[in-house]
Amino acid sequence: MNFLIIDGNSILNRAFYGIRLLTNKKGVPTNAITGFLNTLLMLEKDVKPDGIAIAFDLKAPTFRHKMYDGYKANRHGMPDELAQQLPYVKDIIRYMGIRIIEKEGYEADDIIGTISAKCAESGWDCVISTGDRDSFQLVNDRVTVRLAKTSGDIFYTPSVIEETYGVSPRQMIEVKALMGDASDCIPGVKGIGEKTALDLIKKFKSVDGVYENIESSDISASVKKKLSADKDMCYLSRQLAIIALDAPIDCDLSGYKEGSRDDKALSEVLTRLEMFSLLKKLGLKPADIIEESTEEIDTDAPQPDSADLVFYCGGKIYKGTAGNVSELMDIAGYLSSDVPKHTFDLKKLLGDTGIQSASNVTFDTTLAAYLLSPDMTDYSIEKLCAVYGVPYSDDPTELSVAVSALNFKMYGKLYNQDMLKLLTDIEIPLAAVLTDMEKEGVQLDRQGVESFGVMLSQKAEEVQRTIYDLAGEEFNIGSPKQLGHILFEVLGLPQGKKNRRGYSTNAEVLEQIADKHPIVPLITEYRTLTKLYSTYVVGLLKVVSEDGRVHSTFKQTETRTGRISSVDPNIQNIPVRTPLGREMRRFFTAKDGYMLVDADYSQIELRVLAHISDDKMMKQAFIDNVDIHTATAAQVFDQPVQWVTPELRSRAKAVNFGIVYGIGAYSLSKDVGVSMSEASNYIKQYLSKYSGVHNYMEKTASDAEKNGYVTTMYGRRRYIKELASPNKTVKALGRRIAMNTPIQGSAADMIKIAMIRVYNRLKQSGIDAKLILQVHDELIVEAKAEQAEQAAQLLKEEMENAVALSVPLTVDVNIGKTWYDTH
DNA sequence: TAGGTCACG
DNA sequence: ACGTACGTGACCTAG
Repeated sequence: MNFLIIDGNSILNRAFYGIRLLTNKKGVPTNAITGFLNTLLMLEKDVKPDGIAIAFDLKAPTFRHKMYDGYKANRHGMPDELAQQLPYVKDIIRYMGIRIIEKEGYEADDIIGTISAKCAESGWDCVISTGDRDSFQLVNDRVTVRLAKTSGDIFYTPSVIEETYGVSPRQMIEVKALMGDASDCIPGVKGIGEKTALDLIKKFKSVDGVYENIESSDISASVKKKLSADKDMCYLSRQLAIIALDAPIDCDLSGYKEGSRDDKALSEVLTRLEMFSLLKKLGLKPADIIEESTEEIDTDAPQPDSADLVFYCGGKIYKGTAGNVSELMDIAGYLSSDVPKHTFDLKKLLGDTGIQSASNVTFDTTLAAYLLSPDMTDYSIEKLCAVYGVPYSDDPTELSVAVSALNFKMYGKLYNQDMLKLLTDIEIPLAAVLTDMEKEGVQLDRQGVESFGVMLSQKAEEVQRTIYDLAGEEFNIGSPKQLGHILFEVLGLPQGKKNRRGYSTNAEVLEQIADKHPIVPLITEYRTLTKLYSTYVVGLLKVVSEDGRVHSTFKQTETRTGRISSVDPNIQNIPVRTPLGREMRRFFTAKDGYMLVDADYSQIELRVLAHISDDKMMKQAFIDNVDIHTATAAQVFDQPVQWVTPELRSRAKAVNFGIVYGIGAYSLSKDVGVSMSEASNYIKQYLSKYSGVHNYMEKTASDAEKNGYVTTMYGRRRYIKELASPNKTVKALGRRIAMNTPIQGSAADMIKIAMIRVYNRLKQSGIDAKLILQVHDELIVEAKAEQAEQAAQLLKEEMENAVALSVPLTVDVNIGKTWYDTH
């Protein structure tokens, strides 16, 4: 027979500290729960016990406290985030039919000791699962400690302990008496650590043995002194270290057989916690949860128009009304029909089916959810049901009711937050545009990339050889750890202060020491070459399709600000800033007979800032169509425009960027390479000259603190929980987010509007041209060569007139055979 | 899987 | 005294 006993507190602690702290929508952290239960399930599967129990500590003082006042003085130090999770874990354990053993006056270890002793006595094998080594003293021929490790559990049998420590399991008590245990507040002998303690016990077998031989020449004078000084403490520690084998608990082993599971309660609590993967693992479905939200239901909020629901269920597409659905067969015909539709994940629907556009889509649950909470990582139907308190089911008919309920709730919220137009006029139409762009992709000159790659890798290899020569040894240059060792220890270069767990070796640090040793610029060059090679050459070749094109995925519900993002590959970070990197763009080409037309907004974010802040001076600069960085330089450095040098302009440019990000003097000084006091002078000057911007920033940040959110020009909303943080660094971050998001987000809204306009006009104009890429403030169209000029005109016109600000919008357009040629 | 690094707007 | 500009994604190493 086989018994499994788990040290509940220990495993829970490990899970808590070992897994990143995440909270679900309701703010309940779940990392420890998840980790604990995964461990539990793994153990059950692995051990297949005939009896199982989980031991927990209680808060009450134990018999050890009577022996020693200092005992576990800090034992209530469990962090809130962990304490919150404890009751859930215990409930779930009980629902699983597993018994919990707790006993006032005893610790989990004593319970474990008692059970293990009973096992040995009754001829059962006993496995102790724990994360710490306290219970090694319990190990014997029947009892094994299974020490939980991330890399896999380690099994401690008597022979393993003997091999590892050179002492027997029972002697671990003696060792602990000498070395003490900080986490258990066992004092031990001051100044004696694990190594000395083990040596002493190996020689003298026990604490008694040590003190009997205290005059032995095997003990050094200093150790002798320490031992004599703390003799009483040592004997007290020995008593504290002994785990009880006779705690008054239920010792009838057959009574710990795993009981029957309460599936209903289990699925309810896990659904509430939004722990769906665990639910699945247990073979359960999410439960119906009645929303506990205290939020008032706004009866004035209008309801969505009536429409067909279109959604996925079990990989199939269904359509119909709430409670009455059928599988959708003629998808293309249906989507292009005039029937009003409410979709769930329109972009996926269009992408999967390869259908160009859907007519009369008046609502989309996924996009609505994104607008309501742009910070969610997962907009799956299960997740949304849990968040909005709607019962989930994987039966299509029942699911249609759920989706309909979600839509009603979200529609009301969007109405109240004034975001319905954003949904219907921007996000829904944009979904089709993005799908089409993905389908189109961009042609990649595979051979060009390959030979560029060969060149890069040859150069990298050369540079690598020189680096090895200079270093006097071979090492992995790509390892910041090994590189730090070489630079700062072997070569003795001055390490910048920036070292947190080792040395920082980033570009900034290397720049500072670039002239100290010839190896440094070579490291930088090596990094550049390998970055280009692995991320862009290898990375792009990996994703190029049969048709010779790369089809990036544009994610519409990813960013907090409303921008779109690009993955597989990320087409929005193709190099451009350095000459060598920029070469990559030569391989993004128009297909035969076509040209690329590239249009980018000039200074869109600063124009947005001028508009929303209504700053006179800044607006005038844009209306006069002067160079904004020069104008800023003139203001900040109090110079006539014609006296502004390139150096001053470049500093002013950095200031302009900083303003958009929610400036700090430190970062600005680093960016432009001036002292911090000088940088803060720039900021002061800037804000006094552009007083409208100053007022706007103040007001935006304080409104954000008051409301908890900011909005863009088109009403897109972002809640900023950092603003509520008691940590002032975090709160300062919140203020910067508050200042930046309306700017970045409004610009994102604008280009989305422009994309829709460009897309539609290209379609109706009959020009042979397709929108293929978007890079935040830049749109790229592939157009038939003869019509490229026309397409360029159209792009410029639609982008400049997409929205009307109080300053003009200007767009630069270029035509080229490759992306490189359009700049 | 996290952290460091670096590519873009 | 302390940390330090907004928003992303990909790759590599280390534990």
